[in-house]
Amino acid sequence: MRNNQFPSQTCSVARALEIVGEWWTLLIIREAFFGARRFGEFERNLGVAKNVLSERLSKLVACGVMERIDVPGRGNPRDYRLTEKGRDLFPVLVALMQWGDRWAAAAGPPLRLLDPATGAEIAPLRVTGSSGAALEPQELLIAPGPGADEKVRRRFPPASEILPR
Amino acid sequence: MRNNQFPSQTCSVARALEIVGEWWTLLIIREAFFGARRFGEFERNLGVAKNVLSERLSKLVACGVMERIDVPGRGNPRDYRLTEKGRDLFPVLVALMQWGDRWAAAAGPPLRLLDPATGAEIAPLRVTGSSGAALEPQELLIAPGPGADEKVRRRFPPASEILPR
DNA sequence: TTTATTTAGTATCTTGACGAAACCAAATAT
DNA sequence: ATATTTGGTTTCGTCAAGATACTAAATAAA
Repeated sequence: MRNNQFPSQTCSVARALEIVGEWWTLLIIREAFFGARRFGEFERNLGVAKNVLSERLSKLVACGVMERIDVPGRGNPRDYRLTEKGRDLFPVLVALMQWGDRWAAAAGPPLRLLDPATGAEIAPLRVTGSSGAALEPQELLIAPGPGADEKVRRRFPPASEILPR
Repeated sequence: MRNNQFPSQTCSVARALEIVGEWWTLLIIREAFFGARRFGEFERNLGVAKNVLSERLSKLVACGVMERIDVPGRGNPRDYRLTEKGRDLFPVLVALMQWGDRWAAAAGPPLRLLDPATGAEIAPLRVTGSSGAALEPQELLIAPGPGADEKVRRRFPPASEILPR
């Protein structure tokens, strides 16, 4: 997008993408999960231009996904660390990684995430109800929530009208 | 990104983002999950420019995430439908939506996804091992998979070296 | 105390993507 | 035959992305 973000979208997907949907941003966060902390580490591991990296890190710090911590040493070294808000993006990255593993990895998955207790790969993410049973996208009901605006309400009838009693 | 995509990244996250990481693309897919099928529906619901929408839909069809089906009617109407590859992106969207609900929805979630059996909201996505126990990002082991290249292998030691026996 | 080196950035510039608006073509309802 | 609807393509101006070169601050080394 340009100056304007996704304009007036009352949708958490759009809002999330306004924060982490820019080029490089999710890869920077991936690097952070893989242990990168320093500006130079992100730069080398990703091959991203310095100005872009600088701007993305600043934005991530500004919106609370990462925090910047000065550390002693030559130069003016800082650590960039994920905050709780940032660590909470882990399911997003795992979902993307699992999809890429399945649909864009002809030679097999480049990386595996292992449960340290068993050494086995983590389970595929599944959308489930509270019972734990998997739910298919087309069977879910979509209802307005407390943050819905008029436009959303017009589009999606409230749960009381669509749920069988 | 520019002409070049994320260059030479042997990583399923990067590969997934090359396909669905452009502006608007995930919102187009969100609309498809919400039931949109026609060019005009996507255009109206998203407020995206026609040329951008046209280009994104073409790319999605070209890479197998959506399919285009001519339908009878005035004009030259077509349906754009998610393929299995596209429907398999559902966890990605749910992960983004849940994160946005938690961290970017001051007035509460705009939309709720409900289990039709119970009327209750779907469960938060969790990264788990095969046992179903939740796993935190920092405790996971990262090991090269069959698709790893030399660069990845240098960076991440094989599981046999990091797993306790 | 001076110098060199490392880190983490800014400044500049070119290219190209984004978005608005206008235009167009095919199909069909009337 | 005509008008309307759908789904685009074309054109064009603007602004941001990205590569490269330059810079500032801190400190380790001499």
